[in-house]
Amino acid sequence: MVEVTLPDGSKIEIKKGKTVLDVAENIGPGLAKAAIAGRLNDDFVDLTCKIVDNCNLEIITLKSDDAFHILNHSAAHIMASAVVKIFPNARPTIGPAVDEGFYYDFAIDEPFSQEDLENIESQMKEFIEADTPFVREDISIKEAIEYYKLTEDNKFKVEILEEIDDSNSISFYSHNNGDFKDLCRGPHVPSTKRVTTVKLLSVSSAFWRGDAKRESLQRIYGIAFPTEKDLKKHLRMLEEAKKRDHRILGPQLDLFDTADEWGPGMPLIFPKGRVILETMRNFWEKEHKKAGYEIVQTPHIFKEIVWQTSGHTEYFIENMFPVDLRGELWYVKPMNCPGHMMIYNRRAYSYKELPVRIGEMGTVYRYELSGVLHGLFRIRSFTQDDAHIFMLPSQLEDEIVNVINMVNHFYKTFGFKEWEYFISTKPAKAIGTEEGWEHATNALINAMKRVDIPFKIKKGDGAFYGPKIDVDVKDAIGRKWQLSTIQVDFNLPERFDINYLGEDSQKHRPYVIHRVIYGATERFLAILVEHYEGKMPVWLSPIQVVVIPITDNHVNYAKKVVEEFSKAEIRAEADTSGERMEYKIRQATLNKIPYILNVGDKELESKTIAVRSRGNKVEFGVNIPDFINKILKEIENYQ
RNA sequence: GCCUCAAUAGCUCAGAUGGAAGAGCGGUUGACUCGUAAUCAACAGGUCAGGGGUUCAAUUCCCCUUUGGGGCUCCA
Repeated sequence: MVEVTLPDGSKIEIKKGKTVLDVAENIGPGLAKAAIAGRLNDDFVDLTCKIVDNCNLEIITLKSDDAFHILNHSAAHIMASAVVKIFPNARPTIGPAVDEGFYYDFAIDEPFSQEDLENIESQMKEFIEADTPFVREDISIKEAIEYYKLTEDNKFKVEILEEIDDSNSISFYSHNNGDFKDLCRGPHVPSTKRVTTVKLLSVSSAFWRGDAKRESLQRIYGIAFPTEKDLKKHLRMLEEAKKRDHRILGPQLDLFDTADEWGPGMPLIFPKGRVILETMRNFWEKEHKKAGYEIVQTPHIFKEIVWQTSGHTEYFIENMFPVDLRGELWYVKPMNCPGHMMIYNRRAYSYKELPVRIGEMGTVYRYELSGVLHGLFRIRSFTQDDAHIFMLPSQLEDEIVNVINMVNHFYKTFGFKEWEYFISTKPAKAIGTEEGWEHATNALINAMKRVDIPFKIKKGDGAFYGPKIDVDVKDAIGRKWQLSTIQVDFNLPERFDINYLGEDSQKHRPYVIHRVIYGATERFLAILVEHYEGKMPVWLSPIQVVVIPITDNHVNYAKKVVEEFSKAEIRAEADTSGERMEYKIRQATLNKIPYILNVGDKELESKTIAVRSRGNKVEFGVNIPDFINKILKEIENYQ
């Protein structure tokens, strides 16, 4: 007999050699029916997996968080079987489950068309309906290689197999009663019908092993869900994302437009977009001055020598814009750090003066590969809300705590509800001492603990020059954006010979962190547009109030009303064009202006306004000073 | 950069087996002066991305360039 510990801590005894499914049945027939896999200690296993030792076991049903991954992996296999059936010359390569579903890469001469996708999808549905079991089979690597060489003529699988050296045997999974089998670690759902619903989403190409020098493959993306309802929800989310696309909304709301013939990756920000950026900037400066930062400004280009000192010519040159100044080489800045280092170095600092915090909204230029450019999300000219903090090693933890508090304050103010912290530790290739890394990494961890915020560790994911904290922010429809990063830097202080004078009147090296909160302000703006679907809160709205006269007789009164609002520094405009009133209301609504005010005879007489707020609620006879105060209060509260 | 799909009016798009370029919205002008999400009419707008080729004839077919969309190892 062996002892099985369940997630709730309870233990049951079963006969050695019984399967995961047996345990589920033991607990209850309902659970056995719902089960699709198990987690044995830390590993995911099939229901047919035999239990031979005392262990922890969790039964995974379609409702479990981990089910999505397993389900999608099985769906990838079913897709591969459908593709091979329809295109016998297609060679499956790899097909993992990913966060957004699954994909499978095929080597095939002709690319898949939209019509092919539909055919593949209906073939998959047939296979799912047939409800054949997934069967696991362990064979030796040698045998597997023979199989792929002789039976399937698939050099890709052979290549994968030849790289596996940690075990002698390997597992295959087959379904369709053995018609299709594929090299796979598993686990899989017990039978095809458990993959309730699938949808193929797109087809694209990808390189074998992501290497541009290797074969080009055709990749099909799809997604599987436990229920029809979940799929519908997901498709709605995709629709929703499309509606919020800042590349559409930006030009539509006259905020900005992305690159075209004037230079890919070089966005033009229009007056209204600029108002939002300015509001972001004002908030930023106010908060940073409060937090003891000194605001600076550094040039857009420096001579080559600066970038040699910083190491950029060595490590970053591919991404930099060179400037040939009649034979002398300059570079446009891809980062603000060197300028800030030089500003620190303008004089000697005493240990008593640290920390020194230097901040700048600095516009940088990076030559990104043309293929990665994407709206305002990935551009070649963008503004970082950059800051560098120079401090004693003992101050690191406090400073990190300060930055984290500021990050939280910012995201809350801009209307986000959830964000997550990640700490990245020392990578394989790194500079700096072991003690330095340990001290800095611990400071990051302790800081997170002090603010009492949960965080995850990304092992070995730090930059070569120091550990870091990243923050992922979730938007209104659940998409995640990496915004803030807080990085310790052991590199630049060395390169720029950054010092402070210690109590012993000797020179010492300070710790330096760089950090951004918005990240790139243009990207943050685009995220705000998608987050709010263009409906900016009042304090961020480029136009906060539009006044619409009922007839031409009310134009003067409309102008006077606008004046009242302008005096209170509320962004107001009157629409005095010759259009009909209804038309103007429609335009203002489509422009997502928070408050639309109508003025006619009634209002003129009583010195009031009719207020239409978002959601088409109209209130008549509103007193103007009262309404101004209401808006001012909203702006003050960042609403 | 590489793979793939695409490029027609300011915007969204239609179009013809290769034979005189279309709609809606937007713009301008005129009329309407209106009470809460589109008043009516007229007019202007295009080297069909650019270059080359095939053809009696190319926006349409082929090649190149430019630009844009999607994608480019979250491990069998």
